[in-house]
Amino acid sequence: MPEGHTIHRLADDHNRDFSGQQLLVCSPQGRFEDGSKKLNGQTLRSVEAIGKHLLYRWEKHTLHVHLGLYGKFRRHSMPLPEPRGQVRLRVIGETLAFDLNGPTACELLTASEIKTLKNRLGADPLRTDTDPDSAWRKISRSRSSIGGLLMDQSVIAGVGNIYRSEILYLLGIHPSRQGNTLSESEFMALWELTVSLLKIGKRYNRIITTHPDEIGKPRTRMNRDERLWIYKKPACIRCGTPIQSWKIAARTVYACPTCQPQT
DNA sequence: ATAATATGGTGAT
DNA sequence: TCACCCTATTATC
Repeated sequence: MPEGHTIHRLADDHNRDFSGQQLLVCSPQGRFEDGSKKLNGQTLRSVEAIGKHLLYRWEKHTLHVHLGLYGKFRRHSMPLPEPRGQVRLRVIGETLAFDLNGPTACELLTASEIKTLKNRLGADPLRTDTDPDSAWRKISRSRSSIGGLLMDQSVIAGVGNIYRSEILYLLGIHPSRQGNTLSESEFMALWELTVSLLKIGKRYNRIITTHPDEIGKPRTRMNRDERLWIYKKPACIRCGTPIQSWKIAARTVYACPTCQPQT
């Protein structure tokens, strides 16, 4: 279950383990039968992450994968296990393989479809070719809530429901504040924090927003509860105020009414 | 055994 | 704003 950090980590891992190799591709579940036949035996050139989307560049085709809420990759070494559950896609390399279960999207895209996809995605905090100013322009002109804007992939691509609540809590910004009430310095702080938190998430392959001094230690024993400030918490860690939760953009958002004043 | 839940997104209304 | 899609895991009975 992925936000942008997971996707970028997967792109790096799959690049390292599979790019440059001629790969066997199949669809044990059968729902990607046609596509997998076109990819089978082809060489994977590279893997690219944009927001929560993965693009696998093969010799003649580009595979688009979006995990959605349920999609999962499983990594295997030889000998390969039997497919577990509904395996949409199995890719087999020289020494490693992966299975893909339950993705929202697993499809071959044309060049123009790729362009359309990229055009509808906003600034990606984990890419170097990104333009935070485009996000600032959209946010500063919007009367939508910042909690909604952070989930809008055409504004910032890669932030999901956990990071949304964590970022706004750390900045002391109430999720219901309208985008156009943010100052430019508030936005800059938001962007910088988002970049740094997603980088940490990518490096450790998990969302960590607390204990920044513990993060550098390789074998930190933080459990999930200790890695987050506010997501699904009953009370504010800093002030003890009961955490409020409600829906914005069809997802539950969490905020401390004391640390994140409405105005 | 069955229900509820989940870090996401689309398309209709 | 809502219904719906996709699947696995966890919670509840």
